[in-house]
Amino acid sequence: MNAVEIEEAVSDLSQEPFDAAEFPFSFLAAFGNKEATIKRLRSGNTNKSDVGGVLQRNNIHIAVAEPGQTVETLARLKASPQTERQKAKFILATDGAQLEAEELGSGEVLSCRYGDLGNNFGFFLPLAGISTVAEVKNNPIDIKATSRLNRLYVQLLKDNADWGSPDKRGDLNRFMARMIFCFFAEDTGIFQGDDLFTSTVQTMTEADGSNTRDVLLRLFDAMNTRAPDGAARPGFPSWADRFPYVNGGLFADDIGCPTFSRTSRAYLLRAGELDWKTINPDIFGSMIQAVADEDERGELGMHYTSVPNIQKVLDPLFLDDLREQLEQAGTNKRMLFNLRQRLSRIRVFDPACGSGNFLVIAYIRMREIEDEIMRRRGEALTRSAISLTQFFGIEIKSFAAEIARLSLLIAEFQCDVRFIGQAEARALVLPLHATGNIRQGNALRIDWEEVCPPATVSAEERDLGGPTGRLNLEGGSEEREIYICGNPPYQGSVNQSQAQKADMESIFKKYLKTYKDLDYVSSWFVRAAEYLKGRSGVAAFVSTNSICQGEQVAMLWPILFKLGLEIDFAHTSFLWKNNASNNAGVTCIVVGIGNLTRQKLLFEGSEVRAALGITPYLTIGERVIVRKQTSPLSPIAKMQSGNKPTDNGNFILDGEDKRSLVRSFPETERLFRRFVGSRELTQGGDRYCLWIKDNDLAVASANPEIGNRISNVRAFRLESRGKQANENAETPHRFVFSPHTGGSCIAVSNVSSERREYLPANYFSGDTVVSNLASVAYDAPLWNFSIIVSKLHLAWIATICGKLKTDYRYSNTLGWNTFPVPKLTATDKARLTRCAADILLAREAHFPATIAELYDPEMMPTDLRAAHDCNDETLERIYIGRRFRNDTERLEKLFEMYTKMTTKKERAN
DNA sequence: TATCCGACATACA
DNA sequence: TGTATGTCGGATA
Repeated sequence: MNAVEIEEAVSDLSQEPFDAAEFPFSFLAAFGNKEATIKRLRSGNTNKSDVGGVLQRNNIHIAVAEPGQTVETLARLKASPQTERQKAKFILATDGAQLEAEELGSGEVLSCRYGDLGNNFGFFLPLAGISTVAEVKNNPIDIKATSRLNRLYVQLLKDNADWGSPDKRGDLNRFMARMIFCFFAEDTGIFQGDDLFTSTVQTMTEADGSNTRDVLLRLFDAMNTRAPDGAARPGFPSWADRFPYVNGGLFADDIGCPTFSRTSRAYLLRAGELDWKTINPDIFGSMIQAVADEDERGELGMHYTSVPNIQKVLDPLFLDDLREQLEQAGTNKRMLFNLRQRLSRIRVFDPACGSGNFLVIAYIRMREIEDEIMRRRGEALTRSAISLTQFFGIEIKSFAAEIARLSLLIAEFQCDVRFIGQAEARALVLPLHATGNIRQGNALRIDWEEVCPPATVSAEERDLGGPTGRLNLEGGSEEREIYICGNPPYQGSVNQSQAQKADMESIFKKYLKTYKDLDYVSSWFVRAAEYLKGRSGVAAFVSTNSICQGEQVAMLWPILFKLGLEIDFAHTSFLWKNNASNNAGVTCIVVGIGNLTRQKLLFEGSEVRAALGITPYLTIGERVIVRKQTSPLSPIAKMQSGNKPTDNGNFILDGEDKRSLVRSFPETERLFRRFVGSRELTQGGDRYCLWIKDNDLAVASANPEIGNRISNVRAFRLESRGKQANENAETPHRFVFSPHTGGSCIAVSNVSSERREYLPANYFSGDTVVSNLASVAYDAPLWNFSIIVSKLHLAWIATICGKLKTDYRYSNTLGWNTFPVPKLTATDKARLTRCAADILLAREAHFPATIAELYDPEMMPTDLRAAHDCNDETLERIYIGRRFRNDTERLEKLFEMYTKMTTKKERAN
């Protein structure tokens, strides 16, 4: 359950008549406990209460109090030994009128009327495991507003089936934006009189909803009609005439109005009851997208960018430069004036703007800088020089686009209140100003220049530019400063929709033959590069880290470099996080691409490094791009993918199942091989696979269990949408890819934790089948093992290969075949073989410890570490005659060798 | 054929 | 339910 669903459930509970016996269970149900859990509590099996209440282990101790005895009952809960023994996080006592609760960890207490429980649901959110909710807890209004609008929206669609059609949806979305504006306006004094809108609807409409539509249409009309100076507008009844002229585009179009039922009218009024003035246009806007989108409803704000992550984009993009210019200006009035002029001319463009939170944050930060300018000039601000028309966006979803326009207006009003004053803000706000230029459409298909036309600046304007700090406009642009930013959608090639693939084709076909493995997000980088071509500027996006790793680097980055761009700044990988309870599972980076001559900044966690250049692997250094290749660059062993079953689990048995099968059918013994994937290689474990040679097929099929497994594989492969699976459906006893030779091999895990200092690799005899979760070198001399487990090789893999989150991912084509190795003499090989054997021996000495245990960086046995040290020393001496000082030096050498070896090869061709 | 990756997947404590 | 660490097989070349 997400926070909105919990809010709805808790609010409902507190509105129902109080049922003393049922309350504890209904309360737990509201926080998402499963029916089975509650059943067990009810039966007493898991109820640990010692005071006649309900105590759920690790969660909450609830007791219903005698009327008027809530405080006393809470004290009893607190004193109860079971409360502590069962590690309750909360205690709660209520008599149906008053409610007392305490969070035991923090000592925070809640005391409220029972009916007000819905407004305090945030207090209990940790019960649902939602603990990253500091902002939500402090500002529950955003969640409550979302939840109530959600109900209204769904009900309106039920009452007005025709409004659900694609061409009418936009009108419904515009209608919702109007409602939100009215709720906001009546709580902030934009409308004269508290709750003017809600109370007008309340009093003027029938309870059955029949004339709600007529009343609303009348109000819309009024808000779109300018009043003759101070006089009443002719033709409007006085209740409608009390509404001001609002317009600003919001009420201009005739979108009609949906019809209301008793229920939808009630939801409208309930939404109006909230106090909307503290709405956060960034948080709320992102959450509310879920309202109009069934797909998103379950994931509630999963993809909205948190403010810290937005700042990772906006600060280095242009805000830090503005702040620096402010510092340099000190109290110099002329310089401060110039900076304010500059602020009034900057354009911010988010081509994937969603509900507009990047634009909103950019606007607020710019207003803060303007406020500081005014303070230093000793002047009072009467009207901001920054206009919403400086903000541009493209958004594919109509409702989000609508919300983006509205969020900017709300942000403007809130900034006016904060920096000018309450009364002045009210006086300024109506009629609504033009809001941001938000275009609804597919950013990969429409012309960006049309949405955000680059305008030239006058010579005078250019003089005002910031020749300070990192930004140098001198001799550069004749155009306005435009900053492109945002968090476009990510989608790997496997999961792209047909429409997204078509979008990709429209962008990449002219640059590349093979582009289909690129992530969808890379389209935005190319579009931005095309937009910036021939003018100066910077574009920065939050992105999945995969565009700066592995195979995608060689596809995407040459295009961007050719368009004249460099990496202007970047944040290395960080885990995606926002306030949503179910975060998207992705590791992100921020990359700014631009063509300004300013120093480059690389942010790694809390550290920043300035540099002359940043590579597409997000390291500092000279630009080298490593391309995958099918055979090794150096004279080293051939390495391949492991054996791929595509069996839906049918070929694989754990040790116990395999043994019991073989006990019953001894003739099946030879059909099995030990099976090793990433997990077995590192963490050990006992798994076997069916490895059926064609001439054993009769034996295999004759066995009921194995025959059954084979036919399951056939069915699975037939149903699969993968070509390889289909093609191998008629040989269902075989793996779909099987390089296994029956000889011995060296295997490296394809994924491994970044905590380890050495790659997990091992040596296997011919009776073990290595799965496609590892890469294998069959019949390879042991000195290859020495290279694989070296620090030198790991440094290369860590930089060049792809990653799974930030963990190492091994690839033969990208990491092994490209690895530069100097010519090895027979003596070199003998020494390395010796080192490899010593490592294997050192491991053996700790039998049966697994590789994961042995290579835990904190527990690594000294003899094993010594063997590795010796191995690294021996190998590194072959490279440079001594040990490398660090990984930076290792990579420098490797890149130098790689460049030399690949250019030589090119010349030879 | 043969890989590379996943707005991931899932087992733990 | 946050933390730790690697499954599995589709889409692509």
